[in-house]
Amino acid sequence: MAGDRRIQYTKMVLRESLIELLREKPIARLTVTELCKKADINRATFYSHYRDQFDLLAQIESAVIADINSYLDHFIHETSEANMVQILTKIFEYIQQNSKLCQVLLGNNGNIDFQTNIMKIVSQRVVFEWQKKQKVDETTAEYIYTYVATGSIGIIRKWLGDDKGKPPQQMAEFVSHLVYKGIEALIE
Amino acid sequence: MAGDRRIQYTKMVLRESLIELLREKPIARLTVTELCKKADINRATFYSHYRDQFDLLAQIESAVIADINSYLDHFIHETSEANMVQILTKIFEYIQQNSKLCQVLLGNNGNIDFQTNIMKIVSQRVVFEWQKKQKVDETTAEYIYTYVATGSIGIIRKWLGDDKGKPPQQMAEFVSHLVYKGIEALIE
DNA sequence: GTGATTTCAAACACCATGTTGATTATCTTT
DNA sequence: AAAGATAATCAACATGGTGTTTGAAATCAC
Repeated sequence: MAGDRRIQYTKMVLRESLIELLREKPIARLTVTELCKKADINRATFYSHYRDQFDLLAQIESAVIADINSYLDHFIHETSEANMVQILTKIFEYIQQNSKLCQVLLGNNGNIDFQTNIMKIVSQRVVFEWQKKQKVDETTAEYIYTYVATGSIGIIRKWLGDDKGKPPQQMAEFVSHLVYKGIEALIE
Repeated sequence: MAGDRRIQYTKMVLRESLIELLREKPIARLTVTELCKKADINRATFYSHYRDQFDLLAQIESAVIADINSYLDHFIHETSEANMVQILTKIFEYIQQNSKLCQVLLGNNGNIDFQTNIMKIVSQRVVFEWQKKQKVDETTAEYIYTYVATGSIGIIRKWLGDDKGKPPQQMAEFVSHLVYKGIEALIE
């Protein structure tokens, strides 16, 4: 009763069809009818699982968020002392392994909420490192997190578009350098 | 023939109605019918000016982009030597003066393309400062721009949500500090 | 195999869409 | 102020997606 293969197939093919369609047009431009036709799933079946196409996309995004977290949890558990470079490396690795999916979710047709959620992961995983040392007030700290996290997301988005991008660890070191030392050491 | 008051009113009330609706729901969730009802404009009139609600939003965004650029052009023209803090201050000032509009366009219901376009402004206005000094390859430079620009957009978005945010110049100095020196000087 | 669950096809009323043509209101020009 | 031009309005229409409901067929778990 737990995992009916029919349900699993239906949801899987709907997910994959939506991701494919999202490479061509934004979620607002495509219809449930169009999606079901591509997936070869009856429209009534779709509505028995999802409210609309936005609901399906939201569930896909939530699953990715949960997946990244469990991926990081597993890693953190193994090496009790994780620094920022290690965490970032793992995130870049995960994104590389799921590049097609991430290209859509983080691409120009993606929504901002998902970026924000990824951002929160980056923040939460690194924040505890800084809270020990920081001497700035809480508000300032939040602004710093925002800057670092959104900047990192921007780099990830660009990296996803590059055919010949650097490997995850080099990217993590590069980002870490930018975060801690800024660009001063890189110019002049 | 240039500015028919009827057209001006129609477009103006449609713009304002759309912005109001976007504070409640994303563009994909609202209909042309709903928008015209709120604006008290006949639907056929809407279609004589815009293709759909996305077209209207895109035109609003383009106008803002152009407005920011002319705002900066005017400033740069006056003071021939502008540094990053000055440019950022002007951008923060502009956003503060148009906070209601920017809150919607940069908020969670906004689209990523607009953020990217704002990002390009930040980059283009500051890039020439760095190109003189930089000793990194072009690809690395692009990644740096991306990090700095998207990070700055993130701070702007957070600043727009803060009731008691710092004044534009302090924000500009704060961002400039983060960009050049990173967070190392702020912790420990 | 058997009962339970899911998918499917078809049909349905409902609503948004995009367009049309005729009418009314407003603007610009003189 | 009047005339001609332009734009907004209104009603109406065909079209297509929506969300739901039926009963039958297919597939599942046990």
